[in-house]
Amino acid sequence: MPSKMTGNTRIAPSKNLADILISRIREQIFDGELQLGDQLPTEQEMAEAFGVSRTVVREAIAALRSDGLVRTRQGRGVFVASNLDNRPFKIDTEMMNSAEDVMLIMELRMTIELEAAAVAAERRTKQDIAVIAEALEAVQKSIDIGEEGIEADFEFHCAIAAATKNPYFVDFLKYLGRIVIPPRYLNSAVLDADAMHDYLTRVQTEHRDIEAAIINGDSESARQATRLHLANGRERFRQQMKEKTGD
Amino acid sequence: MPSKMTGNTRIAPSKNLADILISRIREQIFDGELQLGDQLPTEQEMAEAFGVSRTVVREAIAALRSDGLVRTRQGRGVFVASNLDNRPFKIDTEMMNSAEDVMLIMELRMTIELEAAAVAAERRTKQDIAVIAEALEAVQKSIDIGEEGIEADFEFHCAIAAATKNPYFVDFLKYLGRIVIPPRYLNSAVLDADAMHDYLTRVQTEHRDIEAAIINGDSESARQATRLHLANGRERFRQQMKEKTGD
DNA sequence: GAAGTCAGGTTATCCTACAACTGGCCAAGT
DNA sequence: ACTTGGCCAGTTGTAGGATAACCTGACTTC
Repeated sequence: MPSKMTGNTRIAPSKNLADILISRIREQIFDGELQLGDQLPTEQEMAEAFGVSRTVVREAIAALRSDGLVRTRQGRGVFVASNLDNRPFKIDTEMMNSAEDVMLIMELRMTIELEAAAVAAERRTKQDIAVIAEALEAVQKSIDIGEEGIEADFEFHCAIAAATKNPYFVDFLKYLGRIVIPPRYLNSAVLDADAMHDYLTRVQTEHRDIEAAIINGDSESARQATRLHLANGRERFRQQMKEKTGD
Repeated sequence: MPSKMTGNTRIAPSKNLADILISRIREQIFDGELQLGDQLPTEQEMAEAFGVSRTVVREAIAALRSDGLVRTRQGRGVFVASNLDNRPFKIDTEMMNSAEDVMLIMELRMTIELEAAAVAAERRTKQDIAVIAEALEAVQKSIDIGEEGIEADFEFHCAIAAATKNPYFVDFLKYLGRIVIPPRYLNSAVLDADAMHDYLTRVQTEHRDIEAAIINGDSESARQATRLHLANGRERFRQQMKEKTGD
């Protein structure tokens, strides 16, 4: 055990028995071993089959039920759900190993941001416009104090999504935003403070173009401005990745 | 009890204690009562506070842990996760009460289909083109035997999403497809068989325009053709809803 | 200061017992 | 013949006791 081990690098605890069982049963459902509507073995049978106590089985079943994968009928048994409509959409962040994956998720996120800007241009209220303006000021403040404004930038895009009046746009964008924050900056170790500030000011100009199109209620301009902004950001990211792999 | 009562209207069982507790704790996390990284009361304390056995608490915690909302540390306690990246995106289908909600989810789905067509035009392989063609044939077959081709139509859009080479497009479209199938047809009780066939043939023409743009590798045409197709479908749906509320 | 030990707190697992529910079956009543 | 009510077996739901396992912090020893 290295003496430099700090509390933050504590080895993650291995999964407990209930977690292992959840994964096992989940696999059986997705691999087709268990079909929609099929009855699972009784709790007692599963306990014996997996060599665990019934408590562990019940914990696993509770999790699967909460996930919408199984239904339980007291006195009858446990059944695979008759449809998996209740299964949530989930990006497994542990499987995101590569920059390629990050790019693909960013692409999905950009798709949402793009159309959100267009719809926002159609539906925005005066209040929405005020919120978007505030978000832009927050970005500017962040830049002015020497930060990169990443969080404020995201709030700007969320404000646009809110102006669509479609909560599903907002929720999904927020979900994706938790998973990938597109770096709209070059590697900060490369640029000095002045160059970074110039660069971020250019990004902010792109933001203001989007804002203007939304204020004008011009969907097509909003779409174009957002597409340009996102394309620029993606190109920056791509170059950064190229430089990284060039190490 | 009406004699026309069928088995499909069986009353759903109420939630058990573990399910109720899962919802309670989930609310406390999302309402901000519990912050990221906060420690929850001990299992025993929660059991006393909620008036249930420790078994029920453990089942609830197992579900929340599987959902990524909490971490458990044996000997230390249960903690709200330090980030909620693992929380899946979920549309609560039980809350979808209105046609308005359906329209909003359709809008999100259309956003994906739209951009998928454009990206597919850039990235499609010969194999992708063959799969898309097959999907179109399947739609045609369905129409020819007097059906509306709803499932085949969805497979067509999934084939396009697959051609993006972005699995996240595919997965998300499939997720949304499970929740809403946009009716691209008028009320079948209104149209006779000939008018329906004519109508679906027109829809199929829109499909072929999309296919052609993808084959030609023309993103912008793919986008336009898909936008037209989706706009037409949405207008049909809107009119159907209007007629329905006119009853 | 570093290493080792121990106590206390808490989760993890197992077990027993009983309650509650469900569907099938059978008998009684109309 | 059909309906209703009761009983029974099978299975999930809940409670609670007991012990193992883990983890951290405090204390002691070198």
